[in-house]
Amino acid sequence: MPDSDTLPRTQADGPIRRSRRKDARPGELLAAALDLFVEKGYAATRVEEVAQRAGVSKGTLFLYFSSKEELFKAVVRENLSGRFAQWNDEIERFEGSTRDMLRYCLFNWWERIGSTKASGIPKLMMSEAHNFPELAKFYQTEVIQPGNTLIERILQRGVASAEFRPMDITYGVYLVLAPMLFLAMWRHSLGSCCTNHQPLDPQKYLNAQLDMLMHGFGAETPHSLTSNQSHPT
Amino acid sequence: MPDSDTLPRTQADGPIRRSRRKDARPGELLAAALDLFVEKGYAATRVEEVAQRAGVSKGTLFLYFSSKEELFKAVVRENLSGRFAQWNDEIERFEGSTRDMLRYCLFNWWERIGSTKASGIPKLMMSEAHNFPELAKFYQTEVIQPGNTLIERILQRGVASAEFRPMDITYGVYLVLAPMLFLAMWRHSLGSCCTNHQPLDPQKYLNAQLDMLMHGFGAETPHSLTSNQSHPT
DNA sequence: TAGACTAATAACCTGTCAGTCATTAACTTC
DNA sequence: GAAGTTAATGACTGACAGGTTATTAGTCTA
Repeated sequence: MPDSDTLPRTQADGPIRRSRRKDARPGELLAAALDLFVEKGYAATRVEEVAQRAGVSKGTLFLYFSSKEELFKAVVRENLSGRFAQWNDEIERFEGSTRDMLRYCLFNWWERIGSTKASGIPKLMMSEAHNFPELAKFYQTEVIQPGNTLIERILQRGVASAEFRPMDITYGVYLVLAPMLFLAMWRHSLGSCCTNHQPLDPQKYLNAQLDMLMHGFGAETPHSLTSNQSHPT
Repeated sequence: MPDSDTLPRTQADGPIRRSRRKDARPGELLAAALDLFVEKGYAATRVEEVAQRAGVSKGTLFLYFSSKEELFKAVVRENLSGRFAQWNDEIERFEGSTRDMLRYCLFNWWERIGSTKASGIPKLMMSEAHNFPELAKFYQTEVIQPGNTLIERILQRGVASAEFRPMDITYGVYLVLAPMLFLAMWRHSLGSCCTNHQPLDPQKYLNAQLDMLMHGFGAETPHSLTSNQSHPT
């Protein structure tokens, strides 16, 4: 890769200088696209705005991505589906109680996804799946299924080691998933625009939810729903 | 009020018969709008389509609602905010344990909102709040705040009667809210389009979540996360 | 420095949609 | 049944957005 990250043009240098940086473009376009898709949703994002933010013209964007849809898929691959290999690995190698594994998983998700722009993608998909069935199908197979499998594996491990009482794994997955997705959604929608209520501390929220899960799954733990200490990630 | 609910026109009777039914229109338009907003979201719904489904022309719609935004607000008032008076009343009058109250509340929500088209509105607001701050503010004060207050009251009752252990009520509310909103969102998005996974039985889901809450809040109950019996509403 | 190659552009095309308004026609009243 | 009232219409406007293409201009080689 050549050192093509020179100045991204748009300087005040009289005549419009257009630069040729073939291999820096895709990354810059993906970054701009992630920003805007997360900020405004898929349908409401204009490709021209993405191009502008990446410092190129609309035509250039279509030089690298054949359509808005392909651009979006690339964003999903870069930020979500491409990472499952590593996550599965980490779970595989994890040593310790399943209780700790679940805690680790939740707070890790928060650090790497939940608290970042990437958490806007699940929100966006939940929002617009119905209007873009093609994207929904893509997301289903590239993100949802691997994600579910990962959670299933954790729960099964817990049941196998008798840390968790027997359960219907299918609905167990939802018990874990719902609080996470809710947090992601909330941060990117109502939680962020009308701030007349206190802003929902993610650490406290996750601790409360985790405490709930530990109780519900049957792992005995001194309950701490009352306490306000935030959990050290 | 004249008996204006005659035939809703668009019959195969040669010349276009246009009927004058001033006081039936608003209701029909609101019903059509609910359908379409829920189905496609706010931004993606075209007012002309709403008018068409209600059997009138676009111009007529603007005769009754000054803008798309006002139309939407009217839909929210009719289907959500207008009902809190009754709900608060029911909670007020409720006799029995808070545990039962919470169960009653969840399953009742499912029957009257969750399982109906109305559950598409929260989904829609979560999705588009960011792009329509005016609507977000409206929804916040008309729906979210009353809803939160209602849940708070239940939890406070439980803590007061020592059925529930002491807790941070603010985050307790989210513990109840998250599973409900997740279910609503799921039904109207990914759960409904790509059905390559089994379709999530709402009864089972709610039972699992409720069981979880009972454990977490400290109300002792024989756990039933394993069982598959559906709860009699 | 001349010519070739191609990254980048901007004008253009096509389609869409919220909101308006002059016209039409259904009902009411006298 | 004629005149007046108003509910209803649909053609029109202006703005916008996804995608295309002829043209422009950086960069590399000889």
